[in-house]
Amino acid sequence: MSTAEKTEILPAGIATETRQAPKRVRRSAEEARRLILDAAEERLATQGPEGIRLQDIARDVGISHPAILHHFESREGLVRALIARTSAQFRDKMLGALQDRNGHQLEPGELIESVFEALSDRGTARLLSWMMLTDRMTEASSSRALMTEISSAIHSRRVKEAEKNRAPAPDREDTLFMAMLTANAAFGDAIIGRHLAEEAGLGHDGIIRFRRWLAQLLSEHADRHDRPERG
Amino acid sequence: MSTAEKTEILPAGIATETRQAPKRVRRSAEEARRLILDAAEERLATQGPEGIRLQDIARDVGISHPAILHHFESREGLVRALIARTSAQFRDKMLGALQDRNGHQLEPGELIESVFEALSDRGTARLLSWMMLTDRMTEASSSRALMTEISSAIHSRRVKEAEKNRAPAPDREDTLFMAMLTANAAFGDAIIGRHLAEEAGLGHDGIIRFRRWLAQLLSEHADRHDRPERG
DNA sequence: GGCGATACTGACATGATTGTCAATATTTGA
DNA sequence: TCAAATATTGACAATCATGTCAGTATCGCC
Repeated sequence: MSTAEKTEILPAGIATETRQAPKRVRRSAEEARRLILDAAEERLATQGPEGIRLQDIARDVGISHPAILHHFESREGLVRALIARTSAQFRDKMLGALQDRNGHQLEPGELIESVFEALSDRGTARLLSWMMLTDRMTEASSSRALMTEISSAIHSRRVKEAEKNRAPAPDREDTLFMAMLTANAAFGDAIIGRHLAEEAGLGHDGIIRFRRWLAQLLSEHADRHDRPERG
Repeated sequence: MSTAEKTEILPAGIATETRQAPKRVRRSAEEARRLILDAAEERLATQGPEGIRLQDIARDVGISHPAILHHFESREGLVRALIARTSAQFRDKMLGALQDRNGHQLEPGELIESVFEALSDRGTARLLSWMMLTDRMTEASSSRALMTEISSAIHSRRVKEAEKNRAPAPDREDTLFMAMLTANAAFGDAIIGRHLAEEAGLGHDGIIRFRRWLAQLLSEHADRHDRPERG
């Protein structure tokens, strides 16, 4: 498998004695870093934390492992960079979901969907879990106050909705709890959700139904407070 | 600390010829296994997956690392045994929660509380997460169908309640989703809950309030279906 | 074309960790 | 009291992963 690459490279220099074999690829530092992080992320997603080995990742990218050290100083540096990148991506996705393109806001259902989506997508949840398991979360300040931020945004919508319906202003903590529940559930879903669903005989569409069900549960909960029976 | 023992052992054979030093402790195989698993669990809980190193665990227990190999064959064997034990404990706790002592059933709120409790307790959630992250879950068949089992138990209660109130029988999937939501949320809570709560400025009692809030959300949801408004 | 900067490599050093083995101590039972 | 079984150990072997280094190839720039 991996030797196949070598046997492809070698014949290039054989033909005569024209050894233009050392066709070494040289990328920009930025692109090299990107490729390495991609490979590391993939390994992490498919094989778990133990899958992040310099030699393996180097092989995936098609470089030697010291090249990785060159770009990231150490394995720990690579891990930190991976965490930083993934956290930032996640943060962007979440904040982007609050104000979707055209600036118009997403429906609650879509919002919940995008939280689940962002976490189940690729190895995001796996990476974040691993961060927690190895106590690396403190470093990743990029996600700091993300929860508060989102919760506030949702809350202001609820307040507006309640005003419109002449309902008493919703409790701030109630909104926070809704957000926490969504986050916790999406997180748990990303890690054990598929397993639980499988065990319960639920297929892929069952999982989708579950998300919709949750979205509705929360929507109704909010409506009950912010749109008390009228008309 | 640990070197102190060595300095006591070494001179023993030298001093004169009274070498009663080799006071080797010999446990029953069962107890030795238990102690080793305890230490491994502790390491996993505090330091994450990478904390499970034979040498360290051996030091914790006060034995040499080959003793661990003797009892578990290999490191992988130790990991498997740890997973098996923790899964079994978890399963017992869950099934026990359904039918508490005296055989009388727990309230929904207590039930949810015990799910969260079982997962946040010690390193259970950490271990289960790690199982998922490293794809070791398939082996642990001890938790197979646990979800289905619990969901069924809850569902039969709901059916009874609905009959009593002449309400239409609840949807089986609705109950399953309630159980899944609880499981996912408890799982997520165990891993990122504390972090999220902290970030949002919530203290320990805030976390407790969150659990109560969730219990109520689900209770009300069930009631709305199984106890439709009646005099 | 030449030159400096730097992405990249192969070979090696280092350290850590799992696993093996022969020997030893302790328990159990006859 | 002796012997078999086995829990335990120290020393060693083997593997493997990270990290170092000196040198090489390639790019951008003058």
